[in-house]
Amino acid sequence: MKEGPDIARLAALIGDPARANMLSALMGGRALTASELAAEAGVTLPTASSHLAKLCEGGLASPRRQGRHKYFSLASDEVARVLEGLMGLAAGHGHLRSRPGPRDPALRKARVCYNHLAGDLGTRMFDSLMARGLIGRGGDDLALTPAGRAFVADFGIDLSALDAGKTRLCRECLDWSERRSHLAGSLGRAILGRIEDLGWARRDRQTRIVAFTPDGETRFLERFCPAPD
Amino acid sequence: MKEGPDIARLAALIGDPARANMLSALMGGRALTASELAAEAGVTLPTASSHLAKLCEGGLASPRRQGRHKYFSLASDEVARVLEGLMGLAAGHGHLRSRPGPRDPALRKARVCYNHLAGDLGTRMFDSLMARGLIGRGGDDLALTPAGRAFVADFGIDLSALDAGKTRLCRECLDWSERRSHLAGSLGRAILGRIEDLGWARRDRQTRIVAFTPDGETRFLERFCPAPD
DNA sequence: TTCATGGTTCGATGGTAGTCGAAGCATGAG
DNA sequence: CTCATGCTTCGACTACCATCGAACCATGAA
Repeated sequence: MKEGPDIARLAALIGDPARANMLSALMGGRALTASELAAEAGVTLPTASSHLAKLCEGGLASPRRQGRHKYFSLASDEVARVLEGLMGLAAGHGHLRSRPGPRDPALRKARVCYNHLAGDLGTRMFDSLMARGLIGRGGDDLALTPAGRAFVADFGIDLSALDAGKTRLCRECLDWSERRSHLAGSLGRAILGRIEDLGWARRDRQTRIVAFTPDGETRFLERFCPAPD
Repeated sequence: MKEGPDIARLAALIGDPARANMLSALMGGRALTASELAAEAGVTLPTASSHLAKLCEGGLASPRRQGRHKYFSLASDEVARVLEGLMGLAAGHGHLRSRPGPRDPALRKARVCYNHLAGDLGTRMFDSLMARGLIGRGGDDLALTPAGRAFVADFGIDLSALDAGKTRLCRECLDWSERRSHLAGSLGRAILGRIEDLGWARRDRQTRIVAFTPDGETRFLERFCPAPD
């Protein structure tokens, strides 16, 4: 009865509609101000402020002052992963908040999951990296193989900077639309960043959609999901 | 603002202390009656009944009548996985419900995660199966290799019966204490069942602890986690 | 049939927490 | 300095929902 961690606190924190909306918005990956989050949640500033304090207190979000603005973002990749899991369950049981509109296919194709690529393209990339032996399951967790390190460096990512960070290099995250894993961790973040820098795609400001240019998508597929034959 | 699935409903469902206690109890894997769950949650029968109706309605639990008893269990492996994820977050943020008591080490060593083995032994088994190439990541998901099929059959598990089922054979589930994957899916279930049948271990009735006999643990390690050298 | 047990439904109660307006602080701009 | 903006705090209101006792229903036993 009272063994294990306290789920109820956490779930209740996520369980309020206003807070859930804020967290969903933060799944977009960019830090948002209190006012923006208030609008996002459909609530006035005072209530939003109260909610945000609770989210930070509860370890789900973290604040950052900048000038006279206060920016909020998700506290960690793990938070994003749990939220993605919840979305999967909710979607599976047919509890979509909005009818699947025109944005839905785009969301399923490629979207940002906190700070890394998710959706069809994200899972395909993960599978291909696995199949080609560029990442693999080491003793304890997901790891970049030597071949993988070369591949990533060749893509223009500075691995030494990533290695220094304290977040894990490779993590897997369960995709709510595909029901399969995609790549998270600092490497996942870096890859998405590089994709944007190269102009292959850009994040939509309002939604979680990652919009690839036709050319960008071709190049992405060539590099990350080549035909296995 | 209103894209994606409705997290709030689900999280609120889990967020009530009484319901969370019930779900935690059901993580033990065995089906429990309404009365038992009421006791588990520290609440009277009428309230428990109301909660259970909501859990079923929300797709988290599923009922089964048997005689004049009504048994409840978790609705799916996915539910268990999400709960495990929540526990990980809660534990990570230091929100343990009870101070880590004497049962805690035992829980971390080996426990049941809905219907399969979790904890230190569970993750070690998973890693070893991976390292030996008995399971591997196919195109889409985790799969049993030919060598793996032979290995599992040799352990005394009837694969044809499992293949017929509609739940996936291999799934991975993130372990809240180890922060790594362990094996879920119908195979994970079958392996734990076989371990009990062989008398290597038995589940504690009250907690989620899986208690191995000294001899059983030795045999388990020999078969599932042999030294890599 | 009658009794007992397990579960549900109902109505009333109470506490908790989300909500907002208004006032209070900061910080930055002019 | 003075004003404006962004956020927080306060107090009061409200609504929801968890909770329980009591009555009710169904199943199984005697």
